[in-house]
Amino acid sequence: MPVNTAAMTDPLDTIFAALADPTRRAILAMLLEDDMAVTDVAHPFAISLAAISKHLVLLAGAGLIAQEKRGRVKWCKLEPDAMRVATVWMQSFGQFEPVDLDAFERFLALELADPDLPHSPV
Amino acid sequence: MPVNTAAMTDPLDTIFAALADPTRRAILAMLLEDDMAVTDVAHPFAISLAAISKHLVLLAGAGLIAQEKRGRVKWCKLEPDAMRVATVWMQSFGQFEPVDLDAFERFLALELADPDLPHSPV
DNA sequence: TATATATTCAACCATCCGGTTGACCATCGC
DNA sequence: GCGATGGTCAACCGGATGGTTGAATATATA
Repeated sequence: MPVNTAAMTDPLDTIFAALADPTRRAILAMLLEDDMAVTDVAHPFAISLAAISKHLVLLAGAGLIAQEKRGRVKWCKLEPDAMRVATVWMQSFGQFEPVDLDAFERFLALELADPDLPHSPV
Repeated sequence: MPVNTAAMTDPLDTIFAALADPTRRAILAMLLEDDMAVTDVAHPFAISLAAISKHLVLLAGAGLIAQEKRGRVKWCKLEPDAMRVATVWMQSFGQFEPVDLDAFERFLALELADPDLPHSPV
């Protein structure tokens, strides 16, 4: 059982916090279509490039995107694993019948440890 | 009554923001087991009752729980529809398979059969 | 009626968040 | 090398968030 000590923050904290902002959700939707450079991500929005850059850092911190710098251009691509973790957590609430949460946690641990799944260390 | 003004915030904003706090997620997990009064919700936590009350107001605002006052006791129950909205949004990304609840079922069955045995990845 | 219980309200505090602006690297093309 | 381009950094601002405490309100119970 992953006992959450006070020191470490649950990944779900940062994932859900990242998803709570409409700009960031819009960015994710854009990256769904294609990988993009930071400037291109910023283009449709009416806020500064610096603001977008911060949003992207936050998204990367949550593991929702990955950023790779090639030359002077930083490319952003969707990283669906983190979102998938959140989906799994949420779906345990989808049914009205009580769920064995301990078993669900063990199941999750197993799933996340599965080497077949694409997984990036955060 | 949900007047759709331009200033109105996306429901996903409040839903994800509500889910971003570990205390609130823990509360939701508790309510998954059973409906509870505010005081009982507060009991396992080390923070004040007023703080819990505010968390519950926020959860209700996001539509994640419903609160009904009977006598002097306010009962809280899970309202899974809001969470489903969020799940649907995430799955509209479609880059990952929806959560394999069937796999979870098999996991549970396996665990019931051999409660002490570690499971090998399928 | 008096008292205890359940919950919220109000004011306050520290911190975080989303945004700005201007300065600051790094890299590309010429 | 030089200027333009891509992106971050740092300081700042206003507002939201999560917490506290103490008073207030409403309902049970003795």
